Amino acid sequence: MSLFDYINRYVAIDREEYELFCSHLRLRSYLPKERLLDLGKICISRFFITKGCVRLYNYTEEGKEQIYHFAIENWWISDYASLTGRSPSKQIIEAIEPTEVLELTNADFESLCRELPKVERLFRIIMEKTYIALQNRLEFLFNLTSEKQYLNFIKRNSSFVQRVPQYMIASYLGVTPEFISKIKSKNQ
Amino acid sequence: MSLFDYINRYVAIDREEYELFCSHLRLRSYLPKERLLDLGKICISRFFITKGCVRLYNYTEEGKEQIYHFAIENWWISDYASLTGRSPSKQIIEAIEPTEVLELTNADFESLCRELPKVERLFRIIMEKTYIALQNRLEFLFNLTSEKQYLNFIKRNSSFVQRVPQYMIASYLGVTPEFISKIKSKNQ
DNA sequence: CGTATTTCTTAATCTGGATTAAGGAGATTC
DNA sequence: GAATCTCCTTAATCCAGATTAAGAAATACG
Repeated sequence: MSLFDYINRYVAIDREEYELFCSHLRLRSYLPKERLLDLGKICISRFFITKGCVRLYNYTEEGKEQIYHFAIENWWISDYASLTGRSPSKQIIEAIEPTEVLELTNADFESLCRELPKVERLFRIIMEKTYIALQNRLEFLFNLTSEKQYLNFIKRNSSFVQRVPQYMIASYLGVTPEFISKIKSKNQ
Repeated sequence: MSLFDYINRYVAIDREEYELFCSHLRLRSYLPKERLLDLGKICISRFFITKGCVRLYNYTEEGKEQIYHFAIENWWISDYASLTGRSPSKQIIEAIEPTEVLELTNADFESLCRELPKVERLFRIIMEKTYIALQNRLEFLFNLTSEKQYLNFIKRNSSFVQRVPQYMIASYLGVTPEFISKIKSKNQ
């Protein structure tokens, strides 16, 4: 699916408006472990993944990585706290695979909203979708045991699970890699 | 703070635009335990709390209440999954105190967006704020022990904590009331 | 009032998942 | 093809917080 199709799922835009939209985007490429956003930097952009996979994470007090989100093709990712508060990011956004993104800086976002008001609507809808995904995550956290969360996660994301190391899935689910091993051997 | 002031924190509106905004709202009152949204009903509104306090919760498989959100004065609350998906709600929104809200139905929201395009911007910003609050919640869940989460919660919400029973705080934090008692006696 | 309902506390016991420690196995690199 | 990473597994032990079971306090209410 192209970005054009993606946008049209939420608001109707024609080719001309799409050209305008794209004129504010900048294509960027990252190798695995390269960072779209570094710890302590102010996040000034929203990133749309066109190819590859990234993770958003930080380090706990004990120095362990804690992954909050993955993003793959056709997802937006940003540190919204840093972006909207113009504050130093407490998170890192980092490529897992060779990744291509379309970067929309906040300055471009604001002028785009002025030139094409339906962009405001587009991002209102995207934020709602993003919020709902996070709310669902919270429901799993509170309602399911870690084992059920894991089994559910691999069932619903079987193709994605192939793409990232198991210890990252463990971090995302808030469990240890050892515990994932335990579950796997238990379920034959 | 009035709704007029609340809106002006995010987008500049004049008195005339505010009148238009308000013409789409409907004032509603609820007694404690009355429901703004019932389980299985399709959520068609966003609610702005002007007075009182509500909770959004569901029942776990074991039949226990799991609270996901509280909302007090000057917060919006809705079941966004049900609202945007026009699907039966898996949640309940219920008054804890005698509560007054301004109800904005989805139909009114849509016409309001057409009449006053900056409403789209307003809700885009509100959704970002709402998302950031939830992301912060997730960070606490993954980074802090239950004890630290509780101590942090009562420190940052000391006035709110007076307003709701302790077992609801326990549910919101995902712990048992017994465990809260334990923490309280431990911290003299 | 007194009775009932709701909320909170204490304490013993139990358990899901962490921690620790060791080793194995597949890639990469030289 | 040996050395070095990176990732995964197994198993013993441990612990934060749940569960269970009683009561004790508040609060509401006829």
